[in-house]
This record gives sequence, structure tokens and C-alpha cells, in this order.
Amino acid sequence: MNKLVDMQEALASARSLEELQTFVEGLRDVYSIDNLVYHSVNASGGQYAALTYSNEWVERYIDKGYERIDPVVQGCYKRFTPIDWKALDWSAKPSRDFLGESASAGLGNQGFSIPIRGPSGQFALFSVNQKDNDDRWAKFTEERVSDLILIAHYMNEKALEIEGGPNQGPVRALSPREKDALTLLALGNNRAGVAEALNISENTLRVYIESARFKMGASNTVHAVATALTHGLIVV
Amino acid sequence: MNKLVDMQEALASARSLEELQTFVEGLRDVYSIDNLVYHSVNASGGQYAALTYSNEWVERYIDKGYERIDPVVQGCYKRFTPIDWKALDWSAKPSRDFLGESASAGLGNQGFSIPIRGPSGQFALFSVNQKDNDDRWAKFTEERVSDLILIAHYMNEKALEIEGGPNQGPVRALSPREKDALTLLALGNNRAGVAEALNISENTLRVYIESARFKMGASNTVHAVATALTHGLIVV
DNA sequence: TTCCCCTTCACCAGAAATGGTGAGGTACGG
DNA sequence: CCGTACCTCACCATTTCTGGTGAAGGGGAA
Repeated sequence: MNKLVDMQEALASARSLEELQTFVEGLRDVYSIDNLVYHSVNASGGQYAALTYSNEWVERYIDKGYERIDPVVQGCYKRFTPIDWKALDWSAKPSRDFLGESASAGLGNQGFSIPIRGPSGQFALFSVNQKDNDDRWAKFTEERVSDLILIAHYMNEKALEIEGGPNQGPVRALSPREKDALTLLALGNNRAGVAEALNISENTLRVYIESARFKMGASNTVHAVATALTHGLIVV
Repeated sequence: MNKLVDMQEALASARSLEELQTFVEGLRDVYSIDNLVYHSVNASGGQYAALTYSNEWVERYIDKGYERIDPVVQGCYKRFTPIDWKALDWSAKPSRDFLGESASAGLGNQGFSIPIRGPSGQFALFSVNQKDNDDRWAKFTEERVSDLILIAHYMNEKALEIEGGPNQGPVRALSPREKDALTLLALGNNRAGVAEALNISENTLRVYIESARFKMGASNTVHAVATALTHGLIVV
């Protein structure tokens, strides 16, 4: 009778990404939700999603790069608390256009999203989408949001555990000196300053930057620092 | 009768860090827990804690820099899921010494911690500490862990909302073009490439980079991109 | 021992980034 | 209507970074 416990048990046995997809579909049915989305982006840019939207919409979304204008994605990345879609900023024209498109793709008018963060900059969104009026939606939210927050976090943990899931994408570790160099660069020092701080010649410093760049496949210093940062290889 | 709901309501009204401290004490009493700790560290190194340990222990902990050897802190930073302290690695000598000291300071033998992550690299630990035998502790954990996970996340959200809390350090928002520019730079493009991608002259591009730098107080492009990244102003 | 990685240093020419200043236009809120 | 913020472009001297190559000693793993 306890949906939450049932769902947790269903999740506990999941061992593959396919099972997560099945889980999401089951969750949708058990809670009588129109659509559910779990979407994770790890620091390396690797993505994984388990969702109940139509393939057409998903393809269109990816194809058009809608994640760059979707107020849900943009709004949640800076947030830490679950948020109702109504509270987001839909005033910009691209946002309104996107809203119209999503509606024609069959998405409901109501929704909320739970931002979730993991180690090394992993970020995931767990979203609920529903076609409903404001009153019923408010009631639904009040009743279900606690359960869904818990499930969202459990699901994220599961997704991170699973081989090949959003948690993969190992980047070769940086040597201590390489970390020092990139960290000081990220802090705003130029090469001369970093070399001085590290008490090495600028030539030596360059070797570190370049070997770090090489390891991460970065095309220049800015890229290397950005990559190290998003991969959690350095902390500023 | 529903403790979880009561606690959520108690949290909802909190407006200051002092109230969080009071909340933690109330939570301890309501759930009959020996000790509770909420401890947050933001990306800038700013710290905040609300806890029920004795002042002596807290001072000693800070003074001796125990966060560097405490297996709870060290173990949780790499994790994303709640963990029982028994499952941590206590084999190193400093860890065992630390354990002995904590026991003489009145801490219980059982505990678990919930790692929580927020935007911009914020990291918090919500820990429960109890003096109990294994059986009763297992039962307690099973019954309460769900509630406490939720409360931990609510509490972190609250702490981040509160003025002067772990979330301080607002940075002026970037304009869309500034974000585009920094994002493309973070992705490894050089200025020529970014200008081309954005369909603007390199001169114009420079204005964006410089105004972004100015807004964030960054001393060069690398610094600007790193700052934007760590503050969640751009997403790569 | 051999091999690989880390740390350290040097030289150099050419490519790229920087800093500062000036100036046109649009858009929005007070 | 005015101020402020945003978007766009230009010029130029100077500093800084990049790419490529070569080399030596230390440490750990196979």
C-alpha cells in the first residue's frame, strides 16, 4: 500500500540503464503522472536520460538544442530546491516559443523539477509533467512532492552506481604539479604569477599546462582549466 | 502526529541561522537522537554549522583541524549516498585516535551521514550520532533514514536561502552574449572560433569577454571562465 | 633492470590575447 | 525623455601564450 516503499524496492533491484527506463515508466503509472523525466549530465558532458516523452519530442529537443533555451533546464541549474515550472521565467520570446512547441508535442501545462547534484559536478533533473488545472495540480504537488524528492535522489544514486551510467567517463588524473598549475590559473594568475607562486621557471610551468592539456584533450589553457573544473579534477 | 511534516513546517518559518540552530535542537528532541550536525562548506570555503555537540568538542575539532582526518568528512566528500559510519574506513591510526577522542568527548558509537550538494560546489553533511547497540541502531536507521534524508535536503535548501548563510557571494549575472562567449571559450574555442560561431567580429567578442571579466572581477579570460563555471553562471 | 611518469629547465619564432579608447545603434524602465 | 544596459564594430601597440624540440635526474612498477 505504501507506494514510496514499493518504488524504493523496485529501484533497489535495478542493475542496468534499461531497468531505470522501465522504472520510470512504472513510476509514472503508479503515481498516475502524465510524464516523468530523469536526466543526468556529468562533468564530462556525458548524458543519460530515462523518460516517458515521445521519441519525436526527444529527438526534436536534442536536435534543436532546446536545453539552451528551456527555462526548466536553465532555471534549475542555478537552483537547489524543487521548483514549480510556473515559478520560472517564461517571459523571453524563445522561452514562449519553446513552450508552444512543447504543448503541441503533447506535454502538459503543469510541471515541477527537482535539481540533484552528485560528486564531480554531476547534475541531474527529475521532472514531473502533467496536464491539469491549477487546483488539482496544487493538490497533487502537495501530496506527492515529498515522495518524489526521495525517489529522485534514490534514482540518481542508482544511476550513478550503474556501470555505463552517468558516472562513467574517467579522465586521466592530473599530477600534483599539474593540479597546482591549473588551480592557480583558474584563480586568475597569469603564467608568470603561477611560475613565481610555484617557484619554478615559466618553461617548466608550460610543460605542466601542456601535459595537463594533453591528458584531458583540451585545445588550449582556457579549455584545460574549464575541463579540469567541470571534471572535479581541481577545486577552486 | 506526523513528525516529518511538523519538522518541515518548523523549517519553513526559519529566517536566520540562529533559528536553524534551534531547529536542529528541536529535531534532536523530536526524533530522540543524541546528536545532530548540519555542516556546510561552500565553494569559497565559507563554512556554517548547526549542531548539538558540546562547545568543547567543536572547538577542539576546529582547533586540531580534525576535518582533515575525520573519516566521516573524508569518506562522504567522495560519496553521494547516505552512509553508516560503520561502513567507513577507520583503519588508519589517526582515524582510530580520532575515534577515541570523540568517544571521550561524549559522542555516541553509532552514526550515519547524508552528503548533500548544492550549486557552485557547495557541499554539506547532515549527520546523526547516537549511543546505541547495533540492533537498536539498525532499527532506528531503517525507520528514520527516509525522514532524515528529506529533512537534510530541506535544511540545506533553507540554509542556502538564508542571508549570510553558506550561499553568500552573489556575482552579477552575465548577459546572454557574455554567456555565449564564455561558454564557447570554455569549450575550447579560441577567440577567432568563438567570433565565427557567434557571427560577430572578434572586436565585439572582446567587448563581451571584457565586460564579463569586469562583472566578475576576473583578471583574465581563464579566470573569467573559471569563475563563471564555479558560480554556475555558465554551463558546459 | 628497464620503462614510464613526474619534475625540472632552455630556446625561439609566430600566433593570439590584452588594454584602452571611441562610437554607433536598440531596448526598456523610471 | 533620459539614463542605463546591451549589442555591435574599429584601431593599435604591447604583452602573453603557443607549438615544437631537446634533455636530465628521480621514483615506482614490471
